[in-house]
Amino acid sequence: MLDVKRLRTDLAAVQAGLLRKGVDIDDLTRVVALDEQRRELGERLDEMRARIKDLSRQVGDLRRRGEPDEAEALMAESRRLGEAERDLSARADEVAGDLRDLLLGVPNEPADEAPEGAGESDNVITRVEGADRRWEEYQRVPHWEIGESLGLLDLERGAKLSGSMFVVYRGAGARLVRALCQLALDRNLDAFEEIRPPTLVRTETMISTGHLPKFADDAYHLERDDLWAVPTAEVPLTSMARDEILDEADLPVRLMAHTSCFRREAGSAGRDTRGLLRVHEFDKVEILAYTTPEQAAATHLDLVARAEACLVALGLTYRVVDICTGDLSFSARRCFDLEVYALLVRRLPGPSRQHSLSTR
RNA sequence: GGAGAGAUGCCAGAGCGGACGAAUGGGGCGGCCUCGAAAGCCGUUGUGGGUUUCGGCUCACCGUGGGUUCGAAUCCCACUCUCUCCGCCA
Repeated sequence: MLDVKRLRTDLAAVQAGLLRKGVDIDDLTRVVALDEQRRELGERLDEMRARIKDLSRQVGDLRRRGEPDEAEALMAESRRLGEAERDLSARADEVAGDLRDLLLGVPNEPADEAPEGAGESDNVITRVEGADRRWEEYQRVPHWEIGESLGLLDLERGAKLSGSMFVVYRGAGARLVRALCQLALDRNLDAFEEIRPPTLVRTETMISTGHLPKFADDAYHLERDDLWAVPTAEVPLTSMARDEILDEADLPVRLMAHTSCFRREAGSAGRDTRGLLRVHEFDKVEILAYTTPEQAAATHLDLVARAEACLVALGLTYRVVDICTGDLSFSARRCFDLEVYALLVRRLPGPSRQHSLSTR
């Protein structure tokens, strides 16, 4: 959630930023108006409360001095003020609530460095890396076929246990998943504290990363306990510091975690759903850092470099895509997708696509 | 799931309706003493919001949310979390 203060002091800049993201900015003026209203109400409330406090103090004094009549008069006045305070306070709460609701719907501003663009087609392919770029030559068989034939993947059983878009890995496949996660963690042990967080979290925790209220349909929710299954370890890792004030000297704080990630993938039924391309539950290692605004860009690039190094270590061919402003997700300022090649359409030399590992 | 105890500042711990934003001790920071240190002594030490003629003024915060009251850390209700005991436990 954006700091309202920025809207107060730098409205034009925020507007310009959101415009670059292609976001409707009508709401912003309403946000500013609400903020102003909230502060104005707050001031009046503060004054009223100060007066009530003062009166109460005087009542105490008068009582002690044995002047109950005078005290009674002040009490009456204070009572009147108290009623007014209650009304005003209710209005202030209402305004503050509206303000928060609106603010939660305002996306993060894109970074200055993010390339301009309206949508996916404007993303910038920064570079293509990898030992062997003739990936199409030998990737003629899609992974779900290799996986099944080698006994690494059991999609049928996955569907039996949990439904479509759930996977059972078996034998060497299961080991591979484990090894991959371990590799990713071990490579970053030099700078990142390893965390094993819960994967079921409170609503507040989901809100802290901007996943709620906006993406409620995409997350699994356990009604009975009011808990959410995390769509990424980013959620618990970010909330580790929620409501805490970190000492700037400790920054950047670097954390990483391997978790299962759960996504309902609502609205994407039928798209890229073969094999492992889009599944409801998968393993992911997240690396994350809390930084000062000044450290952010450089630290982000370090995260990208680390993710890339992992792909290089695996001997994979990939390309780096600098996501343009129009395609940047809700909470993102800047985003590099690291896309690893995978054959999507069986036995068609034509428009194969890439699948991405992303870094925000 | 049942019964009980508790939650106060960086930590420990008092306060149980009126000068409490909070005693006291420890810790931290500054100073005195000292060749230096320890000990001792003196001082200082929360966060956030609003406003400001930048000296301040003011509000909120004692687990969270409500309520009672002229006035709440203190009383009432609900919830959360921690601890102890019992039960259950794939």
